[in-house]
Amino acid sequence: MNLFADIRELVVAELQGLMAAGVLPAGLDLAAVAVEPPRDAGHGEMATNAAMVLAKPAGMQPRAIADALAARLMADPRVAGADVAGPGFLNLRLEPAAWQGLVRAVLEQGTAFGRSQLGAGRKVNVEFVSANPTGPMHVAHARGAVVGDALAALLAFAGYQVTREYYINDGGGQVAVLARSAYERYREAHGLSPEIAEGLYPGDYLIPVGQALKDKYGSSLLDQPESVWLADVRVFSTDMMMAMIREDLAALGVEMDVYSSEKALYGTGQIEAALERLRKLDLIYQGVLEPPKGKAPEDWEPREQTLFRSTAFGDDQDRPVQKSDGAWTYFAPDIAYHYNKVQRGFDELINIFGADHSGYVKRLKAVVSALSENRVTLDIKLIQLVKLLKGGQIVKMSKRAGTFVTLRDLIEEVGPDVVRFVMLTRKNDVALDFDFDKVTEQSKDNPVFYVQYANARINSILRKARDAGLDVSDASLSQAHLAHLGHEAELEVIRKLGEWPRLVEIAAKGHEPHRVAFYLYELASDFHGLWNKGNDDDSLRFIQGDTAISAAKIALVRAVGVVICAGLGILGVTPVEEMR
RNA sequence: GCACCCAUAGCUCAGCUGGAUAGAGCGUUGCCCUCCGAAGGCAAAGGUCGCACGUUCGAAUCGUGCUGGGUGCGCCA
Repeated sequence: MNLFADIRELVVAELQGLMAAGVLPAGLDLAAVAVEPPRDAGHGEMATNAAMVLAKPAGMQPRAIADALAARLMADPRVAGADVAGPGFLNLRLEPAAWQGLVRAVLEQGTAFGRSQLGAGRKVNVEFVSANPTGPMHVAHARGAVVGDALAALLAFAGYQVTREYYINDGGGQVAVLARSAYERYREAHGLSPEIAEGLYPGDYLIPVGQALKDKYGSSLLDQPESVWLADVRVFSTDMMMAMIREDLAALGVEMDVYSSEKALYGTGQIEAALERLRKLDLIYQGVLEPPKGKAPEDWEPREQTLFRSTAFGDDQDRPVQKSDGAWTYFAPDIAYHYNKVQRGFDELINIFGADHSGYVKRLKAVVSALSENRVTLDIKLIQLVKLLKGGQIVKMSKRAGTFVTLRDLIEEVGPDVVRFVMLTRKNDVALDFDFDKVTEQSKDNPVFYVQYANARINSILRKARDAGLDVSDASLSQAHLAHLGHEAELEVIRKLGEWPRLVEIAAKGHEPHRVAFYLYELASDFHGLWNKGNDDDSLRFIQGDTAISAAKIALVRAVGVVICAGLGILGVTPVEEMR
């Protein structure tokens, strides 16, 4: 049940009635007509811009349209008032019964309340994390992991068919570096001193890999040339790294549907096939790039390479798919990978990337639209940095200094729920401060706590009500006489609940899961406010002498709890029953 | 040099894709506990939405040009 959508349908129907009656010219486009909560509560409960957006195409005064529309809307039993205001807004007030029915809908539908058919079953692929399989996940990956996972959940809630996918970069040079690093640990496991040369990965996490290599291969790889062991060790160690990354993801509550391998694309002809297709579109050619402007590298030599014509899509440079030695660049298998996603029948692709990949956006979008003949859209969400703060100090992270904070460290310190919620308290394209002191603080300043506290308080009230002899099952509460929820303060909270289905669609359309976190904070705030009004006005307390009245009020409390749980469910945060 | 992102209250940030008098939290000031959890709530003060043009009934939001900050820029991924 989406009351805003229902009322918009009503408005559209009445506008069509006005067209049929000849009051408005026929054939007006009603797509821009919106029904929204007004910014200022003083302007009624819902507002429509219909008169203003139609004034020009209809060649009429906004006022005249609004008056005619208002008269027709008033005939609907849900509408209690329709006033023309401002430049031509039509402000609507609904009968309390319409709002009260919303509480019943929440209790009947449970956490399915707010589900939408917006996606209409369209297939969406969300590719996220895709951390290189060369070490454990660290905080920078955590934000992308959380945003991707929450976005996937949000889209599923909004009626899309969602696939969560991880692209394993196991084809490039860095996994060879991993293999060489692991080999040194393998030597170490045999009591030899490892030679961790410049450029190798020094992390301790490779010591168990060396041990495992020893367990599997014994001493057979010792004193052998790289050509003998490299391929095997590379597979072995990337598998171990991926196992570790999967554990990290599981600790964060993220479960992928598909793991795709870059390496698996090599030697299958898929890269060649994708490039051939682009070549037919005249998007692949042999050429020589200009040297980068501004800085003139001394070692620049013009070389002929295989290039992708991304300048045709607004990029500032064509991009090489082959290195000067003929090997593929990272871009080539990525083209094949995205072609593969297109061929798997996805209608929309979403990639969650770190902000350092911003230069990569145009060429990838170009590839997807070219390879799908504009059928498939690719949206790339760039995730900005996370700045860690502890005791007011920035925690400097450096792999070399060994001071980088792993995802596991973070989860062990504050728990997965806090990590997930905090990572969603900013939109993706803004840098985020993760303050260890703040996120565990129990105050309104900490949104995680504040929302959890609302839920805990709701559970506390339900317990008290049960102790007072009330049947607090949803089945029973949904039968409560909700006309008792007539106080303005109560209706205000109900209106907030009414925004939930609308918010789900807005957030899903914009691929903006952070909106859910902000909504929950607002809902929690409204609820705490209502709770406190009971201190001044006894009639607003939830548990009353009259059982019927109590049941109605508890129904509202429970409905708020249901929506909070639904929202937290999308964010992947476990609702707490009790604060400790 | 070029591309992308960001700029909103003293601080940290929202702002529903162009709507009405721009909103929260922190901080400041003043109130509210015999009470369903005060781990809260109410109220006040605080703004040239970086700057300048433009688009239109209407701009924080769209366009162009600046300013400041971040990120990236062939043979890394």
